[in-house]
Amino acid sequence: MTEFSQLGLSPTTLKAVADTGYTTATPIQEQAIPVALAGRDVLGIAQTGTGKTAAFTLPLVDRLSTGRARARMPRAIVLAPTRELADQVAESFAKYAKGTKLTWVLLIGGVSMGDQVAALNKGVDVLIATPGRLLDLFERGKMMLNGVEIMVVDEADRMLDMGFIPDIEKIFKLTPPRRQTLFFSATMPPEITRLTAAFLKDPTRIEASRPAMTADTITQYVVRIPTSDPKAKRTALRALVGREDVRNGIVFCNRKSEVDIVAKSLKQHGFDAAPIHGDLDQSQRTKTLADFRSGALKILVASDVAARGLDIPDVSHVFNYDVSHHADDYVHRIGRTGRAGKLGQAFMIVTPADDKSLDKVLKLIKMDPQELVLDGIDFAAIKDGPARDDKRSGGRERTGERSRSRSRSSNAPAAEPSEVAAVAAPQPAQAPAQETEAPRSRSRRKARPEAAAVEVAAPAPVVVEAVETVEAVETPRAPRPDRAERPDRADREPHLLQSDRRGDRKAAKDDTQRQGVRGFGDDIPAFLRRPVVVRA
DNA sequence: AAAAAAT
Repeated sequence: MTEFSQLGLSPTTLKAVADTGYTTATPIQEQAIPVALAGRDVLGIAQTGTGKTAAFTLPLVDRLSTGRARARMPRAIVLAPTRELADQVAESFAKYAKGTKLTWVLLIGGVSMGDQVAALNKGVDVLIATPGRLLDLFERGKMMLNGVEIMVVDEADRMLDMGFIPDIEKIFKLTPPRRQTLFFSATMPPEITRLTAAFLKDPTRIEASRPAMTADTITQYVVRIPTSDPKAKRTALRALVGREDVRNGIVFCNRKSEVDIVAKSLKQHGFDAAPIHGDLDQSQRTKTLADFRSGALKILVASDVAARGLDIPDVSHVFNYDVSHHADDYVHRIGRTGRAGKLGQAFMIVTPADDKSLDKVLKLIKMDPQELVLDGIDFAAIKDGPARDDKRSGGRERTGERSRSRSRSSNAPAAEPSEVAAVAAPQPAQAPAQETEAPRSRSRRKARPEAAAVEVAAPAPVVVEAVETVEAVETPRAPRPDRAERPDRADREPHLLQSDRRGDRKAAKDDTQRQGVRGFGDDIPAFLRRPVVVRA
């Protein structure tokens, strides 16, 4: 266990760290901070959630705190793949640059350029940006990049997926060769290796092994349904959400269009749900996320824009409306719950069409999630029924399911304990999940006797066949700091662009609540707490 | 099969 005080950070920076309540550095922080402070390049192979953001923010703050920015001459750049992730980095700066005179600006698309340009004109130390807006502003002559001393690239492999590599390369070339580079990627595909070979100088490679399985704080379930009919899937989803004691949950869909449809459907059925994906207005994205963080919104229906990196502590449920096509995404999605030492539940709706994707997921997580059977839904009837959408129809789907789920919908006082906990009797290794031969009929058969018992106990619309079998991995968890120890938002440097994007009091309060949970040890899934290998 | 990002 390494304390932050051993890493060579200045007293001012250490004070800011102490104010967050954390004392122990994560493996990636422990390795990267001294190297970065020495001015050397870092190649960090690490996932989100390893404490990576602080691993580059702290040395960045420390190294920059002595100088002063000049107009249109930023001294550092942090590049992130999505607007929301860039915003999170900005929040991290707000915490750690507290005792300094450093300024930063968030340069992302979807918001007006006015404030961004004003900040650049005034002179700002750090640009926290998505590549598109940064280049746009550069091409408009709003800043020079030849004064850049440090460049950070976060989630490089995701940038590759998103086609940003040419932009990143362009930005590298606009900065002076003598700059220091801190480069982070979860994986090292050839294209990324090429980039690091071209732009990093004798980097210290720091590696935290990538997740092969999911955290012990997440209980996973598979919910098989016999059809991939969207209406049937929505019915299954509502039954699931309705029967769970959902404090707050994220529903992931594979497509943006599906996100909209599912959010609308949930709303029409009385659930407190809102969509988030990349086609929505940035103001709406920001507001929805803020509402979800503050607890004002219970159910976030999301594309994979929200799968990675987003740090929302204390999400009680993740529902995979679709199975991710990429197994990695599944791990990231369910990683939104079971954070900060809390328990989380993750459900995945699986249709016969999802077999291939499911196989990939199961192979990656190296376990068979418990199978949960939704009873009392006549899927055949839904499929063969009137071809209307579920809105406003008086169809069977609705009468069959809605009335029963209503009492436990997210709008109902969610006082009852989770059904799963109540019903799940330990049912050791013979769980049939991995057999592909007709697992459904077998599950149902086994579920029936319990069904009777459950429905007597509570009027649940579904029957559960569930076992607690998640692999336990030992995780030391730092305690969440007391409310009193968390820094007050008012103490921080004013965030240059926050006023524009979320100036209301509620959002500010929400930000304060987020303090102290981001970026450090209490939030690290067990599977990420593996030894770190350093090669000079 | 998709999503993400400058407009």
